[in-house]
Amino acid sequence: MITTLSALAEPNRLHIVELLRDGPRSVNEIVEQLRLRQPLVSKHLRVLSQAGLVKARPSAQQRIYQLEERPFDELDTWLKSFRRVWETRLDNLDDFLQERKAAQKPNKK
Amino acid sequence: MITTLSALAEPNRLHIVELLRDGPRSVNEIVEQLRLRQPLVSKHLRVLSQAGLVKARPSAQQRIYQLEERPFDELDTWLKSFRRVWETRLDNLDDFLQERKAAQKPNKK
DNA sequence: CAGGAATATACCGATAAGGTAATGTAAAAA
DNA sequence: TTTTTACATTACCTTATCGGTATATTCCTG
Repeated sequence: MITTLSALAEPNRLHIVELLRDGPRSVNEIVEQLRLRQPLVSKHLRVLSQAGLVKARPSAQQRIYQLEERPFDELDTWLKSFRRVWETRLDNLDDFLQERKAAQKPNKK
Repeated sequence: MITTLSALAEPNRLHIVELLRDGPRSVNEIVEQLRLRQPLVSKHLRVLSQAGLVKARPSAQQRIYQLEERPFDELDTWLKSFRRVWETRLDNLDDFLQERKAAQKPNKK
């Protein structure tokens, strides 16, 4: 999860991922569309690759990168684990429904 | 989005968030459960706070932190934008269904 | 095989981020 | 009012990471 998150938590990498959302792209296409230097793109692609977010398919001397579903599914699953938090919450109500052990002394102020 | 992602992309902060998933906690409770030094926890909480992921409610001299729903919803929405990628994908099939302009020369291998 | 195109890797400098210790601050308790 | 509790902030050090330039590698093409 950390691997996935930190791979995405970088502006250029996030842009790459969002670009690949529209379909596979060669390194050069990414370079051109994002206006970045090629070595930088390759570097970011390596991080994304190692995080399992993208996969490269060689085609002649170019490499076509595309997204991998797995990590996105995992992120989605992780996110879902928070659903119950909001559902359980009585929101504004619990502002005074604080049954928390808080000050661990019955002083309610 | 970047703000949310980079706030989460740090082990200790992710742990804090996951701890808060089980309910609001005071700084001290977080310190004890995660076995971290207090200033460090405060620092991370500040990052999470500024990212809008958590909110503190003062209660006497302690501060009870709890999760905020917004950024999680946004992340969820962002994730959903990738659904069509997997759905559209003919997976293994498109391994040869590559109508990509690839080498932009009709040479196929 | 020489040349060029597409991509990857190595190395470097600068900046940012995490961790720690020390100190500041506000509110309760004595 | 002094002390203590709970937390925040600051200063400092260390390490990681990003971006850049130069170079290597791979594969096609003539």
